Amino acid sequence: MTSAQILQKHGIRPSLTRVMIYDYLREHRTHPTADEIYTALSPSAPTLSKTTVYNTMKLLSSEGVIKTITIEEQQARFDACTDVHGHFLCKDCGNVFDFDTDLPKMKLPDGFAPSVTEIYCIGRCKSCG
Amino acid sequence: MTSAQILQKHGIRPSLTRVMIYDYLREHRTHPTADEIYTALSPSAPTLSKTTVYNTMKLLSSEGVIKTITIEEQQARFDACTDVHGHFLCKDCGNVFDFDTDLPKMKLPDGFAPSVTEIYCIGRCKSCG
DNA sequence: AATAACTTTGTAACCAATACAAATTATTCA
DNA sequence: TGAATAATTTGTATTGGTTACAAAGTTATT
Repeated sequence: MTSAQILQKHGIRPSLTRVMIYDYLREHRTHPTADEIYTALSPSAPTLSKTTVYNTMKLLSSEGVIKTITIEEQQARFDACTDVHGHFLCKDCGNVFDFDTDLPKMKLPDGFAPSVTEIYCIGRCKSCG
Repeated sequence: MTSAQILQKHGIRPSLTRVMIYDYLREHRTHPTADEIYTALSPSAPTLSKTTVYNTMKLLSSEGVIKTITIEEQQARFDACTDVHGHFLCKDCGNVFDFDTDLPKMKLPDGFAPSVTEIYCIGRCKSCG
């Protein structure tokens, strides 16, 4: 399915800018920050504003099109894959890796309905020993 | 076990300031921010600096005495309970609730060793419907 | 075309967190 | 004991990710 179609399915008007940003996130599974997305797209879209990237990430995230990863204190990262999976932050190299996992058996009290569930690990990746 | 003993067991010198801050966190299970800790302790410790609160949280967190909760983009929260449990952020009232859970079955690639695992949920709490 | 609604942009501001160096307190050992 | 050293605490200044806001631009509606 195209990015435009996915956006439409979520009730988001697929403007050129939004499609471009969402496309980038779908094609780059490195969990980029808003700034990284902005820097990567700037050359081909010189009038792009960083505020637009932030606005778009916020919109897509609130509509469940993407996931906002808050595993780091300093800045948010984004992920176009919304399937259940975990994120591993290497505290040495700073990279964020995906890993397979199922959801834990959560005993949420009655009346607590999560719309988002995240599983984060922090440690050292293979390369960093 | 006293806060001083716990700090000592982790190789942290239990200064009065550190014990006071850690005591506060152990006694207030509301997942306070650094600013909330500072504001709460200021009246009884007028010379306390916010930098000291940040320094102490960073030290205790890096030594595994407390957990840093990054469920919110805006600011970090802290938890004196390091047992396995989940955190539920209500996007309406902003409160963070504990809930019981086991660890999921994570398929981490060889060589990936997590020192911290966090399970976050975001949604609406019982009071906020 | 005219109007309204939405989207994008740029600047300025916000604020949690950190850097840094001075001041204070605790420890060492001659 | 008491200087010398180490560790801790403090306050100020800065950083940097994010947001507020209003103007400019674009798209849809009539």
